[in-house]
Amino acid sequence: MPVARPEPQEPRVIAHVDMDCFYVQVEQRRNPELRGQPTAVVQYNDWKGGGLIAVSYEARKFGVKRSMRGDEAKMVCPSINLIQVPVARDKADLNVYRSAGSEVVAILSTKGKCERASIDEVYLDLTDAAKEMLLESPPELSELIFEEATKSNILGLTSDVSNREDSMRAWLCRASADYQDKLLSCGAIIVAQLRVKVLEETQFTCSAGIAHNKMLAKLVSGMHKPAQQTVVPSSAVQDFLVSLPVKKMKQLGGKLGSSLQDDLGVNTVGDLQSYTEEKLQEYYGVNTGTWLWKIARGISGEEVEDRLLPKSHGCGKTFPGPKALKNNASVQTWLDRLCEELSERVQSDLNQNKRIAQTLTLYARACKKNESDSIKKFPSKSCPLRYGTVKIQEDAMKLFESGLHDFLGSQNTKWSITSLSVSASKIFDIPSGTGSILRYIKCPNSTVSPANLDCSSLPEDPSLGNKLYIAPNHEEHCEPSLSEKEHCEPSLSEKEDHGNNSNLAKRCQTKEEKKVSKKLTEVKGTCSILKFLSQSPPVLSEKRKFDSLICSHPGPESSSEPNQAEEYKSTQSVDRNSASSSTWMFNVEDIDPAVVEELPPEIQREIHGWIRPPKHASSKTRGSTISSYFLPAKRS
DNA sequence: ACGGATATAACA
DNA sequence: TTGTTATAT
Repeated sequence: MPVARPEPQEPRVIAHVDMDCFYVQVEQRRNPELRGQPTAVVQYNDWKGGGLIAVSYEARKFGVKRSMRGDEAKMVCPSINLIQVPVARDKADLNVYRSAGSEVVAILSTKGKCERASIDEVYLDLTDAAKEMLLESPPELSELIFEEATKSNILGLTSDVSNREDSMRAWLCRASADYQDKLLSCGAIIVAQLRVKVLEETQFTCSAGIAHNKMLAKLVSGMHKPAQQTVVPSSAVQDFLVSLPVKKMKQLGGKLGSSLQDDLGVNTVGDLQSYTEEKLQEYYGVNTGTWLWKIARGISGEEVEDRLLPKSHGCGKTFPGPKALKNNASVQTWLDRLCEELSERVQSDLNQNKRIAQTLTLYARACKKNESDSIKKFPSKSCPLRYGTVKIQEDAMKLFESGLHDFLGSQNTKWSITSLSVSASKIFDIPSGTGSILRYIKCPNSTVSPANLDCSSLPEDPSLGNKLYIAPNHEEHCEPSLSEKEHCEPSLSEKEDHGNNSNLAKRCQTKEEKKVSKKLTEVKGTCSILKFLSQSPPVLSEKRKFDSLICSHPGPESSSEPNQAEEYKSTQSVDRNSASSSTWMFNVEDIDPAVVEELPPEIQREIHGWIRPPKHASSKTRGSTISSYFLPAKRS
C-alpha cells in the first residue's frame, strides 16, 4: 500500500484546502434561500428518501450524517432541506459540482504548486511564495503576520479564544526566532488570502491546514470547520500525534488501521511510535513498515503534484436488489447511457484541456444464481479507448461480454448485474508547440497545392493555427483483450456510413490516385492531411499501427464545417458554446497503412517512430513517451 | 436490498 | 502490463 517517499531536506510549506460541505454550498449558491438552513444534498429520492452525500453544518447540529437516508435525516431534523443531485440519462450527474470545483482550483492554483486531490480538495506547495514573502517584507512583517495569522488556529496554542491573541503574540515572538515557523505563518497568510479570494469570487467557504508536509496539513485541515484554518508548527507535532488515534491518519482508516489495532494493540500514533522500523517491516513488509514508522513521527516526503485536472474519468451506476440487470439488452441500455456520458466528458477534456485518454475500462459487479460460488468477482476489462460515443459504446459492450464470459466460465447459469461502470484513464497532455509534423505542415516551401485536387469538402485551411497531433499506439493491447479480432475492424454499417469518405478510400486504391495522394500530403493544411490519413480502407491490415489522430482548428469553423464523414461528425466537439478551438479525434485504426507508405520519407520515418516507441524511453516518465514525439528536438 | 459515484494508488 | 484491492469522500 503506502510507500515512504524520500524526505526533502528543506522544510516545505504545504497546505491542504478542503471545501466545507461542498455540494451543499454549490446548491446554496444556486438557491441562496438555503443559506443558513439545515440542508443536505441527496441522490435518488425514491428509495427511503435517497442517500445523503453532503450535509450542511446547520443540519449536522441535529445529528444528520452523511450516508444517512433522506428519511432518517427528516426524522432527526424535520426542517431539513433535501436537495437532489441533478439527474441525466437516468443517473446522477455530478458535472455541476465538478465545474464548481474547477472554479476553486483556478483560484487556489495561483500562488504555488497545486494538486487537485479530489473534486473539493487541493494540496498546495507554498514554499517559494512563503520564502518570497519573508524576504520581501521583513520589517513590518511581524505585525502583518500577527493580524492575518490571528485568523488561524495554531496547534499547540490554547484554544481559549480570550487568550488567543496573547498566545498568538507569544508564539509569533518565538516565531521570529524560528525560521521554519515564520515560513509557516507566511504560508498561513497566503492561505488566508486565498480563502478570502475563493469566498469573494465563488461564494464558497473552505477550511485549510498548513504544515510542513501533506500528511500533517491534511490531518488538521478539518480540525476547525467550517471556514477556518489550522497551522501545525513543528513544535506541536509530537504532542499532537501521541494521542491521535491511528485510524484518523490518512490510509489507516481501513484494514491496515484495524490490523494495527487488532493485531498489534496499537490505538494511537503514540503506541505506533514504540515499534521499531524493523518490527513494523516484519509485520507489514519493507515499504509499509518504513512508511508507518515515519508517519508515526510526522515524517512524510510525499510531494505536491502539479496537477489541476483529474487523472481519469469514470461514470457508473448501481442496480441494487430488484433493479439488477438480468439480460444483455438492459446491460446494453445502461452501458450506452454511461458511455454517452463518458464520451462527452473525454471529448470536452480533449477540447478544453487538450488531453487524450488512452484506455477504456469496464467494471461490473455481478451475482450468479444458485451457486454459492457467487462470491466470485466480475473481472474488469480494458481496451484502447476509441473516441466517439458509438465506438465507446460498442467497445464497452464487447468488454462486458468478455468479462461475462470469464465470469461465468463454463457454467450456463443465470446472472445479474448489480453495478456497472466505465472509465477513461491514461490521460496525456497533447503538447502544444511544434512537432516535426507541424513544421512540415507549416513549412511554406513544402507546400504544393495541386489544382486538380478536390478539396472543396475540406474546411478552409489557413495553415496557421491548425495543428496535427498523433498519439502513440497501444501496441500490445491492440490485439485486444476482446477475443475476436474483428473487434478492431469497422463494422459493416460503419463502413457504409462513411459516405463520401469511402469514395475517397476506394479511389486511394488505384495507382493514379496514389499519386494524387502523395500530392495531397504536400498540400498545405492540416485538415487535408488528416482527411487523407484518416480514410478507412476496405480492408485493414493486420498490424494496426496508430491509435489516434487529433486535429484542432480555429473555433469559428467548427460550427460551419459540414462535409466531414459521419464518423468525424460523431466525434466532433459537442461543445459549441466554447469559443476555443474544437478538436476532432480520429482513430488510428481507420488509417490505411498503405496510405502511410505514400507519405514523404521524412513523415514516414516520423510515423514509424510513433509506431515503435524507442524502448529505452521509460514508459513511466511522462513526456518521454508521448511528448518526445512532438517536442522540437532542441527543446528536449 | 445497497452509504452512491468517483477518484487515486499500490499490488501481484 | 492488466486486473485487483485498498482507501477516501
